[in-house]
Formats: sequence, structure tokens, C-alpha cells
Amino acid sequence: MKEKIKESLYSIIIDLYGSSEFIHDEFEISIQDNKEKEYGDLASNVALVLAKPLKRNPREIAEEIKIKFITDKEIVKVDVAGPGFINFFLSKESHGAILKDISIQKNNFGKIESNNQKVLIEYVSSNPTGPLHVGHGRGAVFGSVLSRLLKEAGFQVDEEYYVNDFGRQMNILSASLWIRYAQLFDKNIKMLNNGYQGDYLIAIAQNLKKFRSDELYEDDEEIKSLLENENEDAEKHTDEVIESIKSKLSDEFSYVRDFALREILELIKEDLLEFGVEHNHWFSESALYKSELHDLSKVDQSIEELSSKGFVYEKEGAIWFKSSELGDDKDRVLKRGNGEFTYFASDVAYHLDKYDRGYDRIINIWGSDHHGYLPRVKAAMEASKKNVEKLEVVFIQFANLIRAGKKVTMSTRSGKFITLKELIEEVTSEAARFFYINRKADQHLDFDLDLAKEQSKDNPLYYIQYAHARICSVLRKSKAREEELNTSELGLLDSNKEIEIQKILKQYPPLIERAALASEPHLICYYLKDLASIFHSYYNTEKFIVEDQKLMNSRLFLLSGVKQVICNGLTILGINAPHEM
RNA sequence: GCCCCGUUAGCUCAGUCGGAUAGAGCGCUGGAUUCCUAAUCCAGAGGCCAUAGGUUCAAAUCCUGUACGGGGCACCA
Repeated sequence: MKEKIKESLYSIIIDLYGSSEFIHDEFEISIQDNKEKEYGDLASNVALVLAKPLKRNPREIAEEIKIKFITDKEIVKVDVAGPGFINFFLSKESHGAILKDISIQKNNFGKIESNNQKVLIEYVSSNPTGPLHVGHGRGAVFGSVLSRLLKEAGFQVDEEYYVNDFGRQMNILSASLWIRYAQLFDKNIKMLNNGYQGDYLIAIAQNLKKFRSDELYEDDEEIKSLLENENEDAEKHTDEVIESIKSKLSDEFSYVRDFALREILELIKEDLLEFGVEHNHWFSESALYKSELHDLSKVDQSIEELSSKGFVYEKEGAIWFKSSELGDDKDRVLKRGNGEFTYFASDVAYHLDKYDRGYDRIINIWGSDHHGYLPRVKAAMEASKKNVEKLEVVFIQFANLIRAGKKVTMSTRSGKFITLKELIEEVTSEAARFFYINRKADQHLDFDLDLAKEQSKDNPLYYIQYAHARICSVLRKSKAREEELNTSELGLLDSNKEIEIQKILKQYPPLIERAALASEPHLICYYLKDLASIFHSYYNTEKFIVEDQKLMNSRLFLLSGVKQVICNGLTILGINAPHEM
């Protein structure tokens, strides 16, 4: 309908003012939906835009255009109002077209045809040193919903988890696991202070014992006393412990590490699956350091790449990247003085690898505390002559959990954080998803645990699901068959509420497109709340199961459309639309 | 010090490409149920869109300054 009006307006304007130089192919006519019904259904500001170049009064221009505009069965009236808006009034029947679209397209209503673009979304990527906690929840849901949304919008999406299975933290994890394992044989062994304290490692140690019995343990006074005697320098002490365990276990140390990694990834995958999050790619950081035969590893290659472009130098024994020349605050170390690569070096290689895989869009979901990290990654891509535009990073703000009106405090250091699993068990996976995605990503979020569990209209998810269940109930009671609902009498849907519902349904496809392009899935939540709200209101003013068959038919057809759109929206959020509650 | 993000009703927040009289929920006040799920609905009160300029026919929306709040600035990951 908007397109149709645009075309008409365009030809009228060419006709009237075509000789003017500023009317050309790029001239954009915008048509907006009207909020106030007295202004009609749609409006164009074209006369206001033309006023300046034509040096004429906008109302006069609007009047000229209005006279030329030919009304028909759908557009029944054209009017000029305010400073020079041209308002269009649609016939009552014309609103019903959307219901027919929905009934034909069903689950595909809102879906956009494939655009043949490939997009990579990397998210969660939590360190594989322990189970996911609530801090990871928001990013997990965001990535998951954005993936679904982009698929809906015609993209081909890969969802990737980057596993940081390289470097010092893996050694700390291995040492922590081994100590837990050793404690199964000797309770007097002290846990490493800087180690991973969580109970999950005790469970994993018990598994390790099942596989290897006591093969990896023998009484060792040296390690025991080392653990007893903490050094003032905690970091140094940690390294000493790692070294002594490493030399004790020699080749078996990597077995312990792989065991820990495998078990923890298993935990993470289980939790994610429970949360409706499923990555189809798992990318290992350590793979970036493997080299085949005489080839360089990916990390070496990427440093080589930066070097060949003249962005690498050596200073004080370390290898640096000249990121300051490409928009970063300062230069960054790629390889430390002690010969170890930095995390950044991995990330350069990782991102170059993402580019090599031929994606049209590369999206990273990062915690907002990483925002200072982006300039150096972009600098590295720019230095490697990659198209930096392709790389998008969405920063996710922290979420506070609120219980009984108070912030739930957590501290990572003591290991006393609430795990994602516990959150899901408390409020259900669906409520957790909804509450996490209900807010713009870059805004702080207060997650009200009590509200998420509440079964009333105050809980927005409940409210939306209830609308769906209510419609299902009406359709059941009416004994109507949805597929047989007649589409010929839609002019009967002429009350204010009925027309408003149809207008809101019409907004769904453009909403999906906008949410996808702007990476703003929270818009779906707000839309669904609006749709549920107008439905509940309608429900209280009108009866649907009535004597008049044609009227009943039309109203049920409308409800069926609402039901379908709620279902489609909830599906993108990864939430079930219940048939009864 | 530098860099991000924010500031909209008492509270929590939406606000599309800049459009006509700025929206919702909670809370507050008052109402609706012989009837398809009251797990709901209706009505009322409540606003200097932080602040000062600028751009524009038109600014909560775009630009600049200021104030306040949150976060970030490693040879950590």
C-alpha cells in the first residue's frame, strides 16, 4: 500500500514539478503510519520537503498534489492537514489484506527471502575454566535471538563459540584439577589459592579417578609444602605450583588438561542447550597455534601479515603492533618478553581467520567491559587490509539480579556466583530468556527474579503467553476450523479496536526487518506486549462466538492472525507459545 | 586525564527515516465478572524529554559545550 502511494505521488510530482533540477531518481518519498486516526491511516510529508527547493508554501503544494491524486477502492480519501501533510484514508476492507497474508504464510509470515549473505555471530565464548554463571546469560540470549532474527531476515547464520583453551589459565585449571584429584587420596593437601575453587572441579576430579584410578597420584611432600607455604607474590607462587605439578606429571599433564577442558565444555554445552542456545561452530584458540610440518601457525602467519605491512616492531624484548597509527590509544604487545604470545595475538589470528572464511558480516557479542579492546582489533584488521565495515561488535551491559527489591550481590573471587543453571532452575529457561532480551543491549538491566516467576499481567511474558492461550481457547470453544475461516467478509471488522489490531499486525514484517538490521531484538518484546495488550482489550469489549456466522467468522479470522503473529514472534525469542495455561 | 554508554511521569523503561497533541507497565484513585480463561479489562491523576547553544519548515530524536550517573583504559584473559 505504501509502495502504491509512493508511486502515485512520484508520478504526480514529476508531472507537476519534473522540470526542477532537484527532482531526480534518488528523490525519496516517505510514507508514515499515523498515530491519530483523525489524520487518516497514512501520511506523506512530501509537500513539506518540497517547500524549500520550490520556494513555495507547503500547503499550496500539498493541495496541488491532492487534486491530482486519484482515489480508488482502497484509498478512499485524501486530505491536507497541519503544515502541509497529505493524509490518506483507507477503506475498512483494505485492512483485512494483512489477515489473508498471515493465513497463507503462517509460520513464514514476517520472514524475508534469502539475501545470500553469510553472517558469523560469535557469542558466549566464556573461558572454559568453569560453568556458565548469570553474567554470561544476557550475552547468550542476545546472540541466540539475534541469530534467529537474522535467519528470519534472510541471512545464512553461523553461531560460533570461541574456546580460550590456550595459555596460563589452562595451566591453572589443570593444576587445580590435579590438586582436587590428589585430595581424593590425601585430604591434607591444600588447594591452590589462585586456583579455581568451585565444587565442579571436585566432581570432575572424581570422574578423573574413575578413568585413571590412582595412576596420576603419588605422595609428594615437595608439592604439598609448596602449597602450604604461600609466597607473598601470589602470581609467582601460582607459577611455581604449576611448574612443579607439570614436571611431576610430565606427559600426563596434558592428559589432565584435556580431561578438564573436555569435562567443562560438556558442562557448558549442557547448560546452553538447556537455555535454548546452540552453537554450530566451536572454534579452539589452541588450534591457532598448531602448525603443520614446516608451515607457520595461524598466529605466526598473522604476525607475519602485520609485519609485512610495516606495523610490527621490537622493543624491550617484546614484539609490538603499531595500533596507535590506526586509531588505538597505544601500541599493543603481540609477543611478550618471556616468549609467550598475548591473548591479543590469538585474537588477531582468529579475526583474520573469520575474514578468510568469507562472511559478509562478522558480529561479535562482547561484554561491555571489553569495549576498550575493539580499537586494537579493528586496527589489526585495517592493517591487514580487511574491510573493517564487516566487523560489528555489540556490547552487552551487565545485568543485576534483583530479589525482593534488592540487588543480589555476587563475587567471582570467592567462587560464590549464581550459575546460569541455578537461574534457569529458579525462573525457567523461557522467563530468563525473555527478561534478558527485554532491554536494549547497551543498557543496564535489572532482572527482577520475583517478577519473572510471577503469574500475572505484571509479568510481561506471562501476559503475552496468556493472550496466545486465550485465543487458542476461544478457537477451541468455537469449534471452528482455522483453515476454513472465511476471508470474504473482512469489512465487518470495522470497529476501532479491530482496525487497530490489523494495523499492528501490518507492522510486524517491517519490525522484523528493522530489528534485524539494527541488531535490536528487544523490539520484538515491546511489539508483542503491544499486540497482546490490544488483544486483551478487544477480548473484553467484544464477543467472538456469536450467532451471526459471518461476523463470528471474521472475528475468529482476526484472532487467528493475532495468534500466529504472537507465535512467530515468540519463536524468534526461542520461547514457546502455549495452547493452554 | 582519555575513551565508551546513559539522563524521558513518583519508580522501571519504550520511542522507527527528524513529523502533527511524547507512550507503556508498576504504583496511586475510582470502576467492570449471570458471558469465549478476571492469569483480564476500563477510566482518572501524573512531563521544562538533565542543561545551554546550533542545524531544520519541523528536534526527545541530528551536531557542539556543560552537569550528573555507570563502565573501560595490562608484556591479564
